[in-house]
Amino acid sequence: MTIRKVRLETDHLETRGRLLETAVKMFAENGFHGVSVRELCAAAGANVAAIQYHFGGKEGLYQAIFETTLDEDETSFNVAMNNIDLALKHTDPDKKQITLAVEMYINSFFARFPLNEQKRWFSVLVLREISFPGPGFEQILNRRVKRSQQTLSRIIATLQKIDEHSEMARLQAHVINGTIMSALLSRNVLTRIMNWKTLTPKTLEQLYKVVSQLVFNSLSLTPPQVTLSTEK
Amino acid sequence: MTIRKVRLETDHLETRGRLLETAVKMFAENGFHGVSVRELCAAAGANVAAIQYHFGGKEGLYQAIFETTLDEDETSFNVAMNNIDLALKHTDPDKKQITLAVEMYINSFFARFPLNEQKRWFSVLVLREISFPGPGFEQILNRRVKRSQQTLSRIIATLQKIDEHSEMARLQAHVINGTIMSALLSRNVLTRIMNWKTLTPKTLEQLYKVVSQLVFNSLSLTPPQVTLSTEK
DNA sequence: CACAAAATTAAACATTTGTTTGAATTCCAT
DNA sequence: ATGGAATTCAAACAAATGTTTAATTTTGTG
Repeated sequence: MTIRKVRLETDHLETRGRLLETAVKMFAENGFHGVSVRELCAAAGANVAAIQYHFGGKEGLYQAIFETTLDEDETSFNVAMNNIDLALKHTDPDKKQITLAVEMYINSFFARFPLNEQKRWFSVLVLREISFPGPGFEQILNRRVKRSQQTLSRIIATLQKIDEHSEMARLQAHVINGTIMSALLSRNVLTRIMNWKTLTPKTLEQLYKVVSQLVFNSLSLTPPQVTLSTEK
Repeated sequence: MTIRKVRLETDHLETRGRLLETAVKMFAENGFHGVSVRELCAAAGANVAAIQYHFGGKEGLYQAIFETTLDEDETSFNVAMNNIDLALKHTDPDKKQITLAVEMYINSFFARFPLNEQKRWFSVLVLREISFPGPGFEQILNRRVKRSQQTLSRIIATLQKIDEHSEMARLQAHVINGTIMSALLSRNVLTRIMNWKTLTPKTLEQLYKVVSQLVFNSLSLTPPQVTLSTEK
């Protein structure tokens, strides 16, 4: 007589999905080399061989994280960037339109990143790859960073009436991107410096305000009434 | 008859020193888990047992990197920070003095970090720890980050006539620190975006100018004539 | 020179690593 | 219900991991 195996409650997600979900968190926390397939599979409630079967190996799983997550997020990312471009498309846009564009740009980072548990871990993983390139770097660069840089360069170029492909425009965009990124990145320093236990929606709102303020100032723009639009 | 072993030219540095030197570079490039003691010892021309003997283990070596390098750099760091404090000590300092303080602050990062080969790798390692804490985090936090934050908070507080311990002052300091750090951190993105092969003194100078410009703007200060003072 | 302490060495240690295997189980269209 | 494909599983694999050992060499001091 064969006994039908009892289903665990985790089984509603197939193994593949559970592996991806667990992997995002673990790789974000400890890096590619800091996670062993055994810990990972144990945490995901999967067999050690599952990674080979579903992803062709540890590195395959790592890459798959980026592929699937970037796929999911692709549309909303493109919409955000396109909207910004649209706000600049007016012939000779005025400061109000540029201000809006900047606001949308900053928002796209703060709104998309730190809320949903899963996406928050992914954002950490992305920043890991950007700062210290690993097997996910090229994907991130080609599918997100380049486009972000392009859009921000365009905003700056429009504002300063210079060529959007000039070194100056791109360099400024890079540094401002760094400002936004690093604010979201160095959580550990932030919480220690501020004596915060964790990042709550409230503290995140504070952080957002300061970042916007500084970015607007650095571009010699008057900051609008800022509010952090949260994802539903 | 015993043959006296031929000295390699690397022998002028003792094993301990060579291990530290090699370890900084390798850990900076690949992270703590990304480097094996065997590769490391091979690269340093040392025996595998040397790490145990001199540092008590892999983690001991990692910690020793921070201890020794921070020790070496301690005085010059303190001098830099004290000078900045001094520039603010005047009763009711004017904008010119504050501008000077900010300039000194930014310079302290750009001048100390990316020039000397060894220090450049160490700076990468520091940023690694700050972004993704490992066995060196507490040392960095206590011996550098806190003091930097304090000094920058003080600059901002003086400028805006607010309390240097207020959340606002500390938060702004954190974000501005992030701006400076991230500029130095995300080399890989920078070089790709700018189509630079590497960071040369020339490109670094450009980066420095843009960072200062943006920081001064973000603090509503008029940028001075900036020049990057290089270490001798 | 002599000799003890310090430093280096090759070899071996027990674990852990990512991956492979082949059998067992589950799933689903017929 | 049945049969073939898809998935999961425990066990084993070779290679790599950090560490330890005990012998050897080098160094500095009397």
